[in-house]
Amino acid sequence: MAATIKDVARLSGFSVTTVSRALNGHSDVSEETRKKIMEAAQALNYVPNRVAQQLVTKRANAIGLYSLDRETFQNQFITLMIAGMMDEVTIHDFNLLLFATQRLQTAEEMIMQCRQRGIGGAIISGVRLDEAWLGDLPKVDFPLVVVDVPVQGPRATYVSVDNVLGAQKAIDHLVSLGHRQIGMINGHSGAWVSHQRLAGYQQAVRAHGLPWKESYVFEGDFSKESGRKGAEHLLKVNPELTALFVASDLMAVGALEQLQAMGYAVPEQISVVGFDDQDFAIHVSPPLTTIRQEMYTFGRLAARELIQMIGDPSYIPQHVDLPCTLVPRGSTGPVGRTRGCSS
Amino acid sequence: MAATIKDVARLSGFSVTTVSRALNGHSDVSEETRKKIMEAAQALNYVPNRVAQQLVTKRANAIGLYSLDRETFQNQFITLMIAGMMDEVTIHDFNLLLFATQRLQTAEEMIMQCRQRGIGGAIISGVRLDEAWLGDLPKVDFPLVVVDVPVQGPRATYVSVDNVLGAQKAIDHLVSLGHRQIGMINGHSGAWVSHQRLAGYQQAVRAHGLPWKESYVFEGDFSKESGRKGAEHLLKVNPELTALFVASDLMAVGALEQLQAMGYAVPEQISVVGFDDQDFAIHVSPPLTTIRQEMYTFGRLAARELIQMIGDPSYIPQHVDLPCTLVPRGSTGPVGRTRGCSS
DNA sequence: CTGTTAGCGCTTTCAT
DNA sequence: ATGAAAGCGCTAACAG
Repeated sequence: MAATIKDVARLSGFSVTTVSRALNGHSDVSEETRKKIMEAAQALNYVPNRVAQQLVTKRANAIGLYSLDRETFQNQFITLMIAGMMDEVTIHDFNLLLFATQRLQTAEEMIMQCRQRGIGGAIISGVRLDEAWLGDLPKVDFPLVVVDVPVQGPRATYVSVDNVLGAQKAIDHLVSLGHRQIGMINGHSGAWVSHQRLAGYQQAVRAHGLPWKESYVFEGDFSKESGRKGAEHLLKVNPELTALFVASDLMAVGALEQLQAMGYAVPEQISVVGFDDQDFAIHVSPPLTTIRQEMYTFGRLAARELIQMIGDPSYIPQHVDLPCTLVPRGSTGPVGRTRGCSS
Repeated sequence: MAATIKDVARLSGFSVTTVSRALNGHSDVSEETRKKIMEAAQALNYVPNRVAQQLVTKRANAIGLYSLDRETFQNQFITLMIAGMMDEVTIHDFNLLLFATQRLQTAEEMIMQCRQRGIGGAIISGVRLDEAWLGDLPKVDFPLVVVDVPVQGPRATYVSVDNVLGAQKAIDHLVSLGHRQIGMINGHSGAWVSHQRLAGYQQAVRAHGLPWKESYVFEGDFSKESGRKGAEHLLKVNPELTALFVASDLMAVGALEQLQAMGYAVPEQISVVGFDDQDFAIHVSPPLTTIRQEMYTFGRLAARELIQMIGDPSYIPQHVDLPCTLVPRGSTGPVGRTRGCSS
């Protein structure tokens, strides 16, 4: 069907070897020969067969993306990350493969799957801290970039935003608006980011000398429903709260709805800050103040780091720490206004 | 590094051929031999090298996804579709590759890219009607499934929901609530679905004998901003309108905001129906009544059809027409209520 | 039932 | 500077 290197050799009158070298830009081919070969290749519309190349070179110009968490996958979060990965991968003439594996049994299993398919490295997203094989990741002899879980090894690293700082920015913002009683709805403890965001919240609370109780923190699970529950619980137990820092936009929307259902005006009586800056954050009412993560950049840098590792076995992988920024919108406002007209 | 078929042959004491046959489940291998070979393979932790397999069999256990439209890519729409594709692909032990190509020059170019990488077929999403190479797609000798553009050929087909029916459902719903003056904000004409949704709207309007003018239809571009403009324009020109059918959720949200900014109460004064049922549709206020597309199923069926085509060259590809359903929410209500208190 | 031989399309020593 | 030969890991006739 498609032209092979043999066809090019035949047409140009050179050997397969020389054609290969010419096409791959080796220096030991005369300019004239190269030109002729190029022409022949052009005429035949020749493109090298990557599969054959791969078999002999063992070079794996492909990376895999494992998305272990179906819920997280189904939001814009991952879409932007994929877009970033695609763009970066394209630059390096790599391929991007997607894997659906809901649950990885072992790290070995994944690496096997990759090796078998000529994949040089993988990005893993949605890993929970309680995953049994998590501890194996750093030791593994296969280029790995993990999303949002700190993994460091000779061939493994991770990307994340500075979640501690993000949480602090949220609290700083609220404090600057005069809030002092600030509750938090966190994600589940299986996510590393939950711990980080909590740490940031606590540090900021302490730094500002705010009053604080154990009961100011509610552990949700990133679902909208848990945001709802969190808001209800927190305000029932701590009616003095004037602001809520919520560890994800989806939960924040749940909280927003619950607060409004309870008759609180947002932001007049309660301010809410989310995390992520997802698609819908700007569409809810009031528009959600949130901490924005640059997911596109996230994807690009994750891919870049991985490709770097694949290309250079001696390269020491670097943890990528992205900035995150506060996006002030309508769900936060100065403390202490009077009650607005709800409904 | 990894064990090859030769290692298995050596350990088991059989020839490479026999090992290959045993492992591939051919019938001409004695049970005893197979057992021994299996054991040896197990012991060596052997997994066949797909790249080598591919080179010789020319079997391409992989499909590609081309997402030509970056905007569409960045929403939940495509994420769910990808999730569906991943699941389907996994069942068939295929791989899924993603391509970022923003703009394809020719169909040939794409096919070349695929063939070169051992990809047996592709799903193409985000094709505009004015794409020059669109007409080539049906003729192409490469399995293709196009999303939301009617393409039919011996090796090409498409998946879509019945957009005409979807639009009709939207109008029927509004009519059942008593609306008779119904405007429409459409997407841009580069999208096939725009034409279909318009057709459905017009048919329904005619079927119900509703009053209609040219000026009842506004051509947007699927952006939120165009939804805003559409709402403003339509109601300025046609103040008698009591409902708007909007060809995408994003535009619908824009329309919602604009209407509210103009002092209209939704749904008390104006009802709005969107299309897609995206993530945020349920989060806006009021929650958006919309026409739901089952994108996960969409992805699964697209992949299934494609894999079918790849596996059987004589298979005549079938157009997949998915149902779409009306999801009634808060943005639609009976016509003719008095003006509510807008904030 | 099993092994021998060839070859997929390409790169890479090693000669010349 | 160019070519012959070998081989990547695997499958597929074709014999026996």
